[in-house]
Amino acid sequence: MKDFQYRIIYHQLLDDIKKGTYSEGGLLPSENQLCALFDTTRPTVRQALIHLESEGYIKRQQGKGSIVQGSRKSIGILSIHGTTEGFGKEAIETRIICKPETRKWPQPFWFDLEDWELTSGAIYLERLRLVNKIPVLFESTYLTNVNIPNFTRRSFENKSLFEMLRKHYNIKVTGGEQKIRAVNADEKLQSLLQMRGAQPLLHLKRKVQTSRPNFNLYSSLFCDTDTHFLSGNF
Amino acid sequence: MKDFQYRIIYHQLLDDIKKGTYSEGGLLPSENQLCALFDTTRPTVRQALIHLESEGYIKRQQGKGSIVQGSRKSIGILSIHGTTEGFGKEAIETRIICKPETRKWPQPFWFDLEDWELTSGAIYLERLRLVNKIPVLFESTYLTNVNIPNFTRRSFENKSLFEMLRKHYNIKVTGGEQKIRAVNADEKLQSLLQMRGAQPLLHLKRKVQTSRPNFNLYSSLFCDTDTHFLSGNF
DNA sequence: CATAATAACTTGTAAATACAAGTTAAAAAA
DNA sequence: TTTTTTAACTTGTATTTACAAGTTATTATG
Repeated sequence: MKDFQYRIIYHQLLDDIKKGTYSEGGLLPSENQLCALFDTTRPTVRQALIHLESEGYIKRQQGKGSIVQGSRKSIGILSIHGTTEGFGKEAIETRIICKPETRKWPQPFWFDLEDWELTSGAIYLERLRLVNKIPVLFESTYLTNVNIPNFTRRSFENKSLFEMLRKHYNIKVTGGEQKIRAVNADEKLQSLLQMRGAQPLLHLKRKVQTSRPNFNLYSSLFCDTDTHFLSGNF
Repeated sequence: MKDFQYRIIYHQLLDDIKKGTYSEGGLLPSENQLCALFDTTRPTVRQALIHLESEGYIKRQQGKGSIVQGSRKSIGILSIHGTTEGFGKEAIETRIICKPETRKWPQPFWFDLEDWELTSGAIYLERLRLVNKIPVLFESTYLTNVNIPNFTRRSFENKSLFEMLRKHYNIKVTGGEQKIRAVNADEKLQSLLQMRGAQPLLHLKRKVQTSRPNFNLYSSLFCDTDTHFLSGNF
């Protein structure tokens, strides 16, 4: 995988923001300064900045500059990143409820499936996300079962699924769509999320497309928004 | 307001998609063809296409083209558009529950307010959105009370608030953020949304920034996701 | 001192060009 | 006929340049 220049700049700036090199509310170096720093031109720098803005890390203002927005305290699940990326410096933990196993696609499925997806079958797994030891999010995921060797044997406790796919299989997330509803928790969810009583839950159905053709990823997420909430920028 | 070239191309293509000129699942003209059509260059055309993709109207694929995604059937509230824009050709109706009136900002407020916002005061209004005669969404909105003459006297029954601001005051939406939770409906909401029993509701708190400095817009939305759902692309 | 004009920044939009990389269909070879 | 190669598309990334427009601090002016 060749990493493009604007991706390098994006990641460098993102790291610096997360490390606190650029203070919250402060300004990033101007586009021209960044051009000098990274030895490139404005369109390339801007591509990285637009990316950062679309994910809420900075806010660009004409005539002023790029204002650092500080990392979110909420679950930034509306962006392209994996769930883990949405959290700031809070202690986040991932617990595998159901290890990856081959399964047939449930019928009917939340999204329309292509023929090759149905014939390939699926890999299924369940994970529980905890923030500061408190369970917040339950995620069940279906992956198309095509040519991902050793996947079911890999352990990714405390690891991002997306990061693992990128690192070991060079599969990048290119986009997706999601449907959001409010639902009541059933008994299994109440138990998993350690809920006191029947609070409502957020239910997200996501379809995630990847850089590998014919390899999609489907997730059903239940989120307890009692202490946390979902956030997004637009 | 000068309309930029990429905005013109964006709107033209969007209109064509909504009108059905380009069929769902089909391809848009290639970038080079669009360059010829609009007498411009690829970067400009691409800016319009990137915009369309980020809002889910098309899906670009390297080597293939821009695939028309067809208008969403759900409430595309996660995008930058107003609520009304998310619906397709369904019959959507807006009912004013509380006419625009000057108010003080409630304390504490959902988002951090600037000093000038607090001193200016707010304009408050309540609207109910119905899809096919069924109430789906209740929205209460606070606007900063600065220099928008005759606003409280305007009626915008069946009109988008965003569109009205753009048309009469040349105020465009530039971005925003939102927080999403699942909540239980209180009695007022149950009555307004004609709910049978205590179904959970989606609760969105939005901050919308505009092209006019010092003029923000805050909305609290409750959505019955029993028959509809929120959708977003990323 | 207070105010207004200006200059020096910043980001926003646009053009023209080039090459890389993915997709598809036609052409060539088996 | 079937398979492979090739050519002609498509979008993705990158460079360079230019000017427009918003912001801010300095400078000149009253």
